[in-house]
Amino acid sequence: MKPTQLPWPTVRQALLDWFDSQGRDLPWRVGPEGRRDPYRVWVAEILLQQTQVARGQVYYGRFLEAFPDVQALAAAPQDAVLKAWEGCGYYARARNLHRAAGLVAAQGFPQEYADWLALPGVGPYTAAAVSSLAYGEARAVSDGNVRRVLARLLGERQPSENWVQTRADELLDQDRPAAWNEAVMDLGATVCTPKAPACSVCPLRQWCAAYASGEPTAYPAPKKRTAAQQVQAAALLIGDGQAAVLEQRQGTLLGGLFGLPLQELTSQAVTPKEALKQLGTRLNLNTKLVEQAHLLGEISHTMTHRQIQLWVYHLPASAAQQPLTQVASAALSRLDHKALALLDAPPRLL
DNA sequence: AATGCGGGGGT
DNA sequence: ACCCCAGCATT
Repeated sequence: MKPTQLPWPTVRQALLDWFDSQGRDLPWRVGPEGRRDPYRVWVAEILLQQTQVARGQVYYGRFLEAFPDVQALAAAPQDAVLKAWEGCGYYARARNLHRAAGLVAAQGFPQEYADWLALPGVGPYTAAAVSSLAYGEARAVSDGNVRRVLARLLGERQPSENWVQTRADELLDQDRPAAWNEAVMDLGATVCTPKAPACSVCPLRQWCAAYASGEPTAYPAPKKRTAAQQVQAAALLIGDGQAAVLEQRQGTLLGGLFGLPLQELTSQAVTPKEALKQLGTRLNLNTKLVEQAHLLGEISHTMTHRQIQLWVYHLPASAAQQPLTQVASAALSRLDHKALALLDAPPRLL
C-alpha cells in the first residue's frame, strides 16, 4: 500500500487513542495539553537531547530544584550549572542553556517557533517541541523516535533528515499537534523500539510496511559511525580526593568542566613519563619533584568517539605551585572521577 | 553532508 | 561489540 493511500484520519486517531490511554506520565508534562510550562519543557528537551528519558528524568529533578525558574538559572554562575549537569554529557547543552537563559530572563520567553530557533542550543527539534507543547503551535517534531516510527510505517530504509521532517509535517495532527508529537515519541520509545519492537501491541501495526515485511528492525538501516580515536595521556594528581590541583578545560572537549592536568602522548613525548615531565614544566614544578611522582594507576575510558588510556601520577598537596580546588564542588567528567578513584581502591597487580 | 560532542542502556 | 538515545553547532 502506498503511503498516500493510507487512511490518515483513521491512523491518526488510532495513535491518539493509544496515547490517551498508554502515553507516559512524565514530570515535565504538567499543565494542559499544548499549554505546558515553557521553562520546564525547554529544560527537559535540552536534557533529553541524545539522552534516554530514564536518565534525563534524574537530572531534570535535580536541575529544577537547583534552578526552579529561568531567573534563577540566568542568575547562577556557569560553574553551578555545569555542576548540576555533571555526568550527563554533551556539556555544550548546559553552557548554551545557561547563555540562553540570560537572553530569556531579559527579553521574555519566545512566543513562536522561529524565535525559539534563534536561541543558542535550540535547533529544529527543540523549537518544534517547545512551540507545540507549551504554545500549541502546529509544528511537527523530528527526532530519533519519529525517524524510526515513520521509516517503519512507510517502509523507508534510508530516511534522510529532509524525508523525515517532510513526512512528519504531513502527518501532524492539526487539531492536537502537542498530543501527536508526544504520541509518536512515546510509541517510538516504548513500543516501536530499535531492537525488539512490540509489534503485537502496536496501534499502527495493520498499516505498518515494516511489520508487513516481516523484518521491522531492518527499518531504518543502521547509521554508519566513525571509529573511536585512540588517545594516550598522562595526568598528574596533586593533592587528594578532597582537594586537588584542577584545571578548567577549554574548547569543545569537556569544555567548562574541571579536571586533572593532562598531557597527551605525542611524538615529542612517547612515554607516559615523558608526558609527565612536560606536564611538570607547564605547571612550573621543580624537575626533581616531578621525578618523585609515583604512578597511581592506569585508567581506560571510552567517550563514543574516543578511547582514552590514561596514566595517573600522584604528588602530595605540598608540591602544588597553585591553589587547590575542592573536588566535591567542581564539575568533573567521568574520566577525572575514575582517576581520583584510584586513591580509594589502588588496583593490585596480579 | 560529515563530523565532533558524553555517557550509559539494551540486545 | 554494536547500536541507540526527545540533537545541535560547526565545517
